[in-house]
Amino acid sequence: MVTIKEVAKLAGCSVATVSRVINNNGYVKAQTKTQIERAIHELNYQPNEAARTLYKRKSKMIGLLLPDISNPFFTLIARGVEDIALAHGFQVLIGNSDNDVDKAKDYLSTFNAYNCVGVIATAFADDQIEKLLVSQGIHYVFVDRVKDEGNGISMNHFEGGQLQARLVLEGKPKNILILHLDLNIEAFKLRIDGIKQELNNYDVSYYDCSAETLKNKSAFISLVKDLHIDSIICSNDVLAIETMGLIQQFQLKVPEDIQIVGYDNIPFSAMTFPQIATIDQSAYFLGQQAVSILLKLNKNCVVNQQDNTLKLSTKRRGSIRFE
Amino acid sequence: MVTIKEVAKLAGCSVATVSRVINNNGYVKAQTKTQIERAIHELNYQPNEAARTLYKRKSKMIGLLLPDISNPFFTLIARGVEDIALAHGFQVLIGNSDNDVDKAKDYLSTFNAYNCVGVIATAFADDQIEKLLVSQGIHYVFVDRVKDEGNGISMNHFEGGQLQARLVLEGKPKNILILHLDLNIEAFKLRIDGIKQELNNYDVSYYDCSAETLKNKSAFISLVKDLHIDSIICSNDVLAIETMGLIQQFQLKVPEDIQIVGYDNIPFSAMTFPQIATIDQSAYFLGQQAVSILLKLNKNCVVNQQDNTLKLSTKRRGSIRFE
DNA sequence: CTGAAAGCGCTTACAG
DNA sequence: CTGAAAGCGCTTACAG
Repeated sequence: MVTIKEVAKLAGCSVATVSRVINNNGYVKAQTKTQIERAIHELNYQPNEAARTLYKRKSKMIGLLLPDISNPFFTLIARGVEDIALAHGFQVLIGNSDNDVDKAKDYLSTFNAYNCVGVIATAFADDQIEKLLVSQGIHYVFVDRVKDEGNGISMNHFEGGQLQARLVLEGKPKNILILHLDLNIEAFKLRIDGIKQELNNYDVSYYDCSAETLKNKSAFISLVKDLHIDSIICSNDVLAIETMGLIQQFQLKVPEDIQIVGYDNIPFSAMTFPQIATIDQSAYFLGQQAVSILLKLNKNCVVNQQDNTLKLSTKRRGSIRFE
Repeated sequence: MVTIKEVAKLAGCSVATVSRVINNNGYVKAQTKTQIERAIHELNYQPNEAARTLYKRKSKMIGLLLPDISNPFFTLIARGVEDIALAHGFQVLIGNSDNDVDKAKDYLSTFNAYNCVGVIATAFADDQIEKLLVSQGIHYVFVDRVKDEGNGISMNHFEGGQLQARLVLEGKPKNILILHLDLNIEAFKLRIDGIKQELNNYDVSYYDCSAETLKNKSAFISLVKDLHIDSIICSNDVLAIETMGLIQQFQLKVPEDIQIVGYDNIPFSAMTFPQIATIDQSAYFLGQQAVSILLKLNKNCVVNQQDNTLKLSTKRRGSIRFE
């Protein structure tokens, strides 16, 4: 490994001067600078980030903690984070929490041990995580912050649920099934609240059941038939796609017999037939935004509140019976 | 930030002794050890990885360079890498190359600057990348190594192509369309070679065209109709899903009118209706395997050749007209 | 079994 | 404009 010492030797100057040109700070005579640059190039020198980090007590890494990168919604966030981090010269250290608080804590400690500039994560129901972050003085941005307080990008899941409900309402539903994932995750819980509040304004029946039900395919289909379900609202697109595949497999037509609504607008939701109607959260943008906020926090800049709320948009697509 | 010095002070010993108990090497009296452990716990001390890295000239990070984590196939690899890395106490630094050699080089340099133990990447057509890695003495594992030489997990794309061809042959095809992604990527090229070699044994016609064609939907459908296409073989599952959605949108039946075969066996390929017949490459396992090999290389262990070839398996599913 | 000291490769006051 | 020196927080010979 080539070190700054060797560069200094070749350029005939001190390491301090080399450091000055690398970091482009302090005065350096033009000629000296040229010599140093030549030496750097000749030796193919690259500064050791560990040494820099040690001195500065901050690396140029961002810790990214997501529940599971396998879900395309989180993948999109990751990609957004990655791209904008790269543009600012930052690297991304990644972790999957699987919604496990202990795993999350471990990753957070590790990110800290590596002197990350900060952490981008999904909000946890359990506020231990946030306390840990605050107590350690780690900068953080929660990408799906629900409340107004604290740093993070807030997404209005309640409103998102209402939008989902309105989408199925266009298709004149009678019996609606709300198919949900883990309700300990506040986002899912809030969406259901929004759905129900909206549905209560109309003369429709609704039922809810856990996605676990899908595991027994025929039992699920029986349930759907017994309840005369004509519309299904899902916690996210992955679940919606899975549900639609299952329904079609049992010869039911989407949207004629049953309409389906998802959430997230992952790319695959637009590739199925019919396409899945959904609520867009602009995940990629969310990831990008999170990095911007984190970087601002790091410079002690004021974070503009209006940048911090993500707008939702409705994607009307073939899986619903709209006019 | 709590340092080893503070721990030593509280425990009433030297930093050397604290270091010994942290790293669990060298003799330490049981009583001293207990005191140190108590101090560590009390102060909630965690070693600074930057300092360790600087001394050891190696961090506990693995650089992972994939074309694009948005493709679920790569996401699965990433998840496999992540999980097994975590189990061994390693972290993952991630990068998306978008198949751009310059971007790849930049990431590789950065991974090196952070003193990563090694790099896991997809093989590049351009051998500059490998040369760079070798010249810098960086350990690496290519996860889709084609040839026998070099470190990496080899996948037989040619054979995979043959398997794809056999899958459509079960459905008595007459006119087959091979829909491919960038042929500069050797994996795709080899699969096509495999497909063609297999098809040549039978009395069928085949055509190939780039996935770009899909962009103009109606032009694509016209092409399909004009050529009387009854089977489509795609470079990967994402493309297969997209193609199937498009075909269905134009009232064509899968598999009755047109059968479709993908590649990768991403989770979504089993969620559509009909499910996409495909070739499984066990991406998650691939990621895990890559980490194992990298860690072995790092200990100068001999890497067992038989661990390095990934077996393919055929997934017969509803998108083909098998009996 | 333990500690003092050197050193990993940088950056930044400080002095000139 | 430039250099000598201190120091970031660790680990590991070395000496005892």
